[in-house]
Amino acid sequence: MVSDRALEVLRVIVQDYIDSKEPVASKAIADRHGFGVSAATIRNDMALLEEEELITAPHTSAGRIPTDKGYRVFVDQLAGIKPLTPAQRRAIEQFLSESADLDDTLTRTVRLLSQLTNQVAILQYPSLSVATVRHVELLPMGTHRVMTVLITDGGSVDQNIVECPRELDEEVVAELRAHLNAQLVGMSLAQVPDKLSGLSSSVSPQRRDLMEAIAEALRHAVEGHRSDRLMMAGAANLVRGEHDFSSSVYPVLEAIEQQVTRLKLFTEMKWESEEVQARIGRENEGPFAETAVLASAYQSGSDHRATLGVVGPTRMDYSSNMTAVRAVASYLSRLLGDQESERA
Amino acid sequence: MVSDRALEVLRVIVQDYIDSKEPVASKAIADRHGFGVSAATIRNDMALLEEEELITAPHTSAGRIPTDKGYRVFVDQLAGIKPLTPAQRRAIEQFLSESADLDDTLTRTVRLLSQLTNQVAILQYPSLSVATVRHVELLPMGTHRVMTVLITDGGSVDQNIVECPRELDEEVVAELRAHLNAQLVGMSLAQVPDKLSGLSSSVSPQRRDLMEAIAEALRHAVEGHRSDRLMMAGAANLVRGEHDFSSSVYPVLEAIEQQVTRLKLFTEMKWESEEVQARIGRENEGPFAETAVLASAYQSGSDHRATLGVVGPTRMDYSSNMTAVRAVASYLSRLLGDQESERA
DNA sequence: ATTAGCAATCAACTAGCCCGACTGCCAGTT
DNA sequence: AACTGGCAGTCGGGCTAGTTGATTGCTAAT
Repeated sequence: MVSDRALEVLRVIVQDYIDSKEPVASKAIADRHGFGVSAATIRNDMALLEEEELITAPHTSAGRIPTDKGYRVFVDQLAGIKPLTPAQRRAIEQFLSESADLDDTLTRTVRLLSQLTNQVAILQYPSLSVATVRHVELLPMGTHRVMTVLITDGGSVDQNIVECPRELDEEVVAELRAHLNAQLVGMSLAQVPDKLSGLSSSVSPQRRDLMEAIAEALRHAVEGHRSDRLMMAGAANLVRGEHDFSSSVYPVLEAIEQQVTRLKLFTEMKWESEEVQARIGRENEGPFAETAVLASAYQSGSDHRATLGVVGPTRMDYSSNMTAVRAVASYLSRLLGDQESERA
Repeated sequence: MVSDRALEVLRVIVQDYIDSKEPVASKAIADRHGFGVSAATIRNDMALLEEEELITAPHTSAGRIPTDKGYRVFVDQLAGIKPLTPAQRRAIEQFLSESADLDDTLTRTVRLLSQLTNQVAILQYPSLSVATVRHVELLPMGTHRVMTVLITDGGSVDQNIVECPRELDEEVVAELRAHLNAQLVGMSLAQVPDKLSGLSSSVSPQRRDLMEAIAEALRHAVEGHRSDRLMMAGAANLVRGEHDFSSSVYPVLEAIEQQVTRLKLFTEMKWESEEVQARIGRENEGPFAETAVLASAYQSGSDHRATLGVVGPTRMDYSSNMTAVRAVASYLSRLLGDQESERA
């Protein structure tokens, strides 16, 4: 059984290792932290911790470093909460308050997060399948094309260009526009494809082909919404200093860029709580097995949530990074929630 | 004066160095390439080249590596054109043909370029200040907000949410919408801000404050267009292998992400020609002084051009990368040009 | 103009050595 | 039973010296 003091020892090992990158020795612990016991006693505790596989020695006559399991215990039981510094708080508020549209907000958010944590930040686009249709616009372009614009209440917009089988006139377009808006506005995006299928039969036969083409474009727009892309910022942080880690970095960056990631990385976390989730080392799959992932859900719409977080070396400052992730997630939720509610 | 053979020697030095990363020795040249002269002769030529500062020796008893100036000569005079492989050609066509809207096209393009070259690819958003206004839409959202949507003929759309000073009714909105469209449609984005200034005085005084708020939002949208952002792909490539280079990589990645870049990196190149421009080593500013930048303009609209290219170590495969950059730029031009012309 | 040959240079590698940082353990102390 | 001091053992890392091998520069001969 690990004593309380042993856990304290684990804490200081994690903390010291995080900012020194050096294995932590018993003497250093006894000296620098006021344990009131001798190095030998610390050593005994360390022997215990090692037995529990919470720490390990890289070689015989060296200090100890935490194992994945050790970090886990640290995160679950020992990590205190570091409140944000006022400067950070200000940065968050300022950074996000200036944003214009949804895309801009997200871009700023992910950059902000990477700056606060000095890690690679990842943000999952809100899956907008629960967003609702605010407006559909049809704009003739020349005589054989029409641009469809789908506007959702989340403030995002998609457009497509449709080839028209026949010559257009404004009257027909206006009629279809009215028809589409009557049918689709207020509907959740998830329902749109189904509704569209029924729609083409409700117009007069000679317009059916056009209607069908437009419906196809709209389906495409909805589809684009559903697939939750990732955005990333702070890739530079992966390379900073730490040359040991940066050698294993290539596959990580690659994976993020290729977005192979999206399923595995966030999905498997349980999002019941508001809390920040951590996955450390081997708890992650594939190339991320040497990294730690901190993630939190954010409220991306009235009843839907998406994920944001950071990826970094297992030796990272969990306390402040988890605080940062949580803070950013909650600010973003509020920001999006505000828009949501004020719009209602 | 450098003899023809000396230039040949420079060529093989560049080529060998590019794929071996090792300084190239006189003996290796004499052996592997059929020069028909002895190593000693090659050495004499190398002495010449060194005098001209086209190559340099990292230390006394080592082979030679090209200097920036050497690469320059190689690029300008010696680099043959490597045609694309059929596989690459196919990749380009397939990759780009599938794209849906403008944003998607650009994303795909920049990724494609990074994959073809194995370098970091950068693409400047088309500066749409020469695009024209296709349509302005106003959508009431609740009683005190209205969403403005600005649609350009380039197929891009921006929206903003405007706080209304007073209660809205649909009639007023409809009137303003008609007014705005009458005034703005067909106008180039560059002209819009000026036009907007005059506009608020042309509506009845009790609507002026609302009009002003909307005008502000539209200015903002135009502004967002003007500032040509950058997109990047393939950051992972900067880290791949080459540990000497990757230490100088942090500031480069950082600069790209912060987009400090945009002015310096591309702007100063001369875009009279269709050709790919190269800037090698010290020819670049700041953190890019140890990199090579290959860039080419692409036609982003009927009479406007933007830039795309790659950033990598000076020791890169100029022949194939320049080919790739040119090919991608020209495919993209064609793609955008097609849309343009078909829309007219 | 080219070549062969030779001396000179120097990074990279190896081996050996010592130092010092730790740990592990044990016997003694509180 | 918990703690401590002390001491032996281990091992990485840094230092030095010596060796090797690659490569050039130069010179004299062809």
